Amino acid sequence: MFNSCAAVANYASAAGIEVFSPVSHTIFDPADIIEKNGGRPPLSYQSFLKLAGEPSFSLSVELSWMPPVGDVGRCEILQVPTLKELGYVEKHQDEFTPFRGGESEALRRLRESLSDKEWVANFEKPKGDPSAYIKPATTVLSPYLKFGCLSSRYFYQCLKDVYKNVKRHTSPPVSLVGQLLWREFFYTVAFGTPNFDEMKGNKICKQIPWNDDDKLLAAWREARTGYPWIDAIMVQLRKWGWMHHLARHSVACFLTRGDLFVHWEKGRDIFERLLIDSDWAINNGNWLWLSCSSFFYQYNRIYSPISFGRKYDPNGNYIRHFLPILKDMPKEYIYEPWTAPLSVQTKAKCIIGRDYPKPVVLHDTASNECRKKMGQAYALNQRLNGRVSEEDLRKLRRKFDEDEDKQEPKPRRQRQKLIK
DNA sequence: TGGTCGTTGGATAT
DNA sequence: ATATCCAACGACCA
Repeated sequence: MFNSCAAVANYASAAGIEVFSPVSHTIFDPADIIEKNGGRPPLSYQSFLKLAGEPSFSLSVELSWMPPVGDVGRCEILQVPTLKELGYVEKHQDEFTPFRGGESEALRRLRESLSDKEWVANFEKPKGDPSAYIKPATTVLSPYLKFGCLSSRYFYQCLKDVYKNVKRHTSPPVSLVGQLLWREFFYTVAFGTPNFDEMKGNKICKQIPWNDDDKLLAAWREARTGYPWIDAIMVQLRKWGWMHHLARHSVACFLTRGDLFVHWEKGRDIFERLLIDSDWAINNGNWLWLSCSSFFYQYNRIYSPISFGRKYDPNGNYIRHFLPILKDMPKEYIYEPWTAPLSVQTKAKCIIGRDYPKPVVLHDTASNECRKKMGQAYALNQRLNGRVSEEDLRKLRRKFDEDEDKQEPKPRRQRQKLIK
């Protein structure tokens, strides 16, 4: 599983595709770390770091293991399949991903990022700006790592070389090296966890009665939740196949435990399909994380679909770019345009409910409902020691529905409160 | 078993 | 910009 890169590289070079001579796909050996931990993967980054220790690879030795370029062994060389053959229908699109593929581009990007030694030394992931799109706040090397255009070990060694030449630098988990180690962490847990990509039968995953609302899911997928911050991110996903990590957090939280209470597997599938850097272990790991199903459990901490983006981009430039229908909405209203007086909507040539949707849910009430549901689901998991049956989940889901009916005896017209 | 801590919340105070 | 509260989880470790 983790040592097939040489074969891939040779297949690719024979087919005329640029692939950086990869060594191993990971810096550490997941099986080795799991063995050190008594046969179970570590469930926290901290304990992963302790088990992993210092890596002991040598690039020069490993490169010599590579079979000569062009030697594909017994592999048959086939034509590169077309997009159509892969099941992607060609669609009209007015904007495409600005990120080009290939090894040369990967190395150019790597050198460009590493040339700013201060930036590398001071990198702190949580401090990045998710609304930065002209110059993203991160390296955007993940697609190249995913496709094997960039070796994680080479990247790691380059970062260590930069650290050697600066007075001080940040450390894991927030540093750039820390980001590579998060990748290792998720590979390790994913490797050692049966049914890692599912809720059912996954021992490290909280069993939660997510709802099955295809309408809410479709609104999220098609960027019409009525929350411009959320919808702009979903448009960026569709057009670019890439968004900043914190933007991914915003929409993943919104879909699952924050607002819509839709199953994380549904969101995972859409990310898997649309991200240019989608990676099985990392994508599933982060959906488990954001939905508070594993690794992270503080379900009270919910991203606001209104104030989180505004904190970084008060003028709403990011929204204006990816949702041009809102480009003339005054900044006072751009994060919650349904609160704009009709005169303002008219002037901005964007009537809410006609040109741009009304919010699919009210964040204040929806997020409080989600908190309550998560509390009850957690209590169930604790009471049954994680052995929650499908019947148990059905029962709790019914209770959720009854609670909703009690609170809202007859569906009355939603009233959006006016702020400011 | 009890204490500490956790890459990335929000609102409000200073 | 930083501090405190909110309400509160589980992984890990002594």
